[in-house]
Amino acid sequence: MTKKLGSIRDVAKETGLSIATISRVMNGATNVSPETREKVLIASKKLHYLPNPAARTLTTKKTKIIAAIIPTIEHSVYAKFIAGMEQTLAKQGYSLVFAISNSDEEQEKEAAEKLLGMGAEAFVLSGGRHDAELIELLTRRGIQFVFTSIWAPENDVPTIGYDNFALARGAIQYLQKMGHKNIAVIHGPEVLSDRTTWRKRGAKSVEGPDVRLAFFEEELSVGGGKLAAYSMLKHETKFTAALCLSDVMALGVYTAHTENNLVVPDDLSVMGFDNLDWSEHISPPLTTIDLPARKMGESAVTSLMDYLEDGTP
Amino acid sequence: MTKKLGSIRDVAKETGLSIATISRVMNGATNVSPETREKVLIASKKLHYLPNPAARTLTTKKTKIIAAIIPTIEHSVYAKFIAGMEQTLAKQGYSLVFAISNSDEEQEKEAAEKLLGMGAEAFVLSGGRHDAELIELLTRRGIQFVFTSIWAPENDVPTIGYDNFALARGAIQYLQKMGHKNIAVIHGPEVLSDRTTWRKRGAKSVEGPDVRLAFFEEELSVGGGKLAAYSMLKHETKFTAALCLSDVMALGVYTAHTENNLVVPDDLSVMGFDNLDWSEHISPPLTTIDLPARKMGESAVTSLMDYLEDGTP
DNA sequence: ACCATTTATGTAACCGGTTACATATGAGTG
DNA sequence: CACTCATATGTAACCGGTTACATAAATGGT
Repeated sequence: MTKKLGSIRDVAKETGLSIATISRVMNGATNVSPETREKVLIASKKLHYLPNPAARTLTTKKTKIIAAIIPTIEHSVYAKFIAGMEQTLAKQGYSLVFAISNSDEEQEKEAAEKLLGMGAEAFVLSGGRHDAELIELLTRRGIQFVFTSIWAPENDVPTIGYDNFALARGAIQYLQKMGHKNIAVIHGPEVLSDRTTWRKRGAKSVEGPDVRLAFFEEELSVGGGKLAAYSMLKHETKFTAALCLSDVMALGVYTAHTENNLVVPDDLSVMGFDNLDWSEHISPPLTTIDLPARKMGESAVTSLMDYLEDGTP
Repeated sequence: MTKKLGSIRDVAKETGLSIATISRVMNGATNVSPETREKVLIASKKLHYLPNPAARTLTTKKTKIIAAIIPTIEHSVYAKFIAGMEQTLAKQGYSLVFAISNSDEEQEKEAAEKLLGMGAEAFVLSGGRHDAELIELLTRRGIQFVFTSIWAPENDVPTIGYDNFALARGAIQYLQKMGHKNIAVIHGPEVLSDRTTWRKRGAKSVEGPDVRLAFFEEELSVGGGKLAAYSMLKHETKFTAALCLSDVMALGVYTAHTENNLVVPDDLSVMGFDNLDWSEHISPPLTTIDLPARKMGESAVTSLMDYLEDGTP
């Protein structure tokens, strides 16, 4: 139980060297003779010595811990985001701690304080709004942070995010290039400043003589997608492609088509958005806009690590 | 930049008290007069003082950090698992750090060393097999750990997990209670000792004069589920219920039925397994076995915290 | 052979808290 | 009023590393 683990002084005693030398070996310093290094290494192994991280941190002021606060983890986009961060950090010997805020500013602040109290050196703040006090706290303590927004690019602070507008625009352009002229856009309800709004705008931005769009709004669910598909089929225009602003609705469109003995993609090309994990399981696999969540995670933490290493803005 | 943040001595100076008193206040110790406490609190606020976690850890040897190593995060079951852990820990002021092992024992060990080097006080090890050296290391350092297995209950070490056998058994019993006698079980390929095997066994265990089962194996995908459903429809027996050992395949069964103008659940009751996040979006919503992943996360960390607090086994 | 320089190692201060022990102050009691 | 005891605060040692600086030994150039 209370077996005290070996300290640097134990190794020093064991080898007859000074603690400074042990420390040098443990940190791969240059000025150590090979024999000494070897001796230290052997003794460390024998005593099962591992440097105490707290002590080390106390003097170096480096914890190699980066914190992330996310609204939820139970959405594949966030899971990918987290995975991207973790794996990037791991490569550089950093660790990720995180907390879930449930999109609540208060919870986010509390979580941040907790993580700060753990020694987090930098923060990734995800989600729309953030407590002003929180960012003031971080700023004052000289703690670097980045915002990342999975959904909205229009924030007033520099944010790592992807551009829903651009992605939707790209999707329509892609369909256009494939020869489609009449495209249905199927989407869920717009909430203020929501990703849906931006995606719609992105799609609209391509509209023109060559590309005609029609928007079908229904509930954001498979059932909604199905309803929208039926509206689309009844529409005077014959659409050759449908862009679903959410994979969930795309699934409904598939269902509606099977019900009518129509074949995807022969009768209609369907394109999704979000790349949820089941998208590739359905047949034919859904062509879907892959949200660069993993990439976002990577770049968020990369910029933080760069800063921590050499102070780049 | 190099603005040194205030230390306990600064607060001491500011208030004219000793560092011991400051420390007492910061830890909510009893023996402090209300006025003094107040004074300290005010000064702390003014200087934006926050105790240095590393220093604190150095003497108390408590980091309140619990580590988890999981094979992947990009599966809703693991995401729930993580969420369960994090939220339970947060309530007690603990933090969660985690790493992703990609089911690789080597990576798991490396990750564990890294997390250990961060001061993790206890570990949650998830997944099937674990490096022997790793568990020896943890044992020697007196670090508590639990295994959790999302899939297999038959490990040789005490494991927090759910019982696929029991869950499948329960599902069949449930269908039986609903009056179904001929039940199709649709599943993916069995890999050695896989969850599928256990679930099949669990289902079989209920088989008897009252309940007749037939098993349909196809690829683990929506397409596979569809194929299985077609086999089932061609089968001499008329099934009134289908238990899909995976939600993904359940989706295929839905599709097959719509294609044949059959209605779920009138013509066939469909039951899923895993409760993937889209299950509730399809219509009618899929009745599905909710894997207690969140609960597992909770109990895993609860037992660890209990141990850390008072040394319970 | 002598001094300058590099290389290897040791000494000791410091990081910022916690806490056992010592001390001072005031209240309670007979 | 003297004495005990609880309460509030201070002193200083310690936790386990890192690192600036000091020292000793080895190398080398002329």
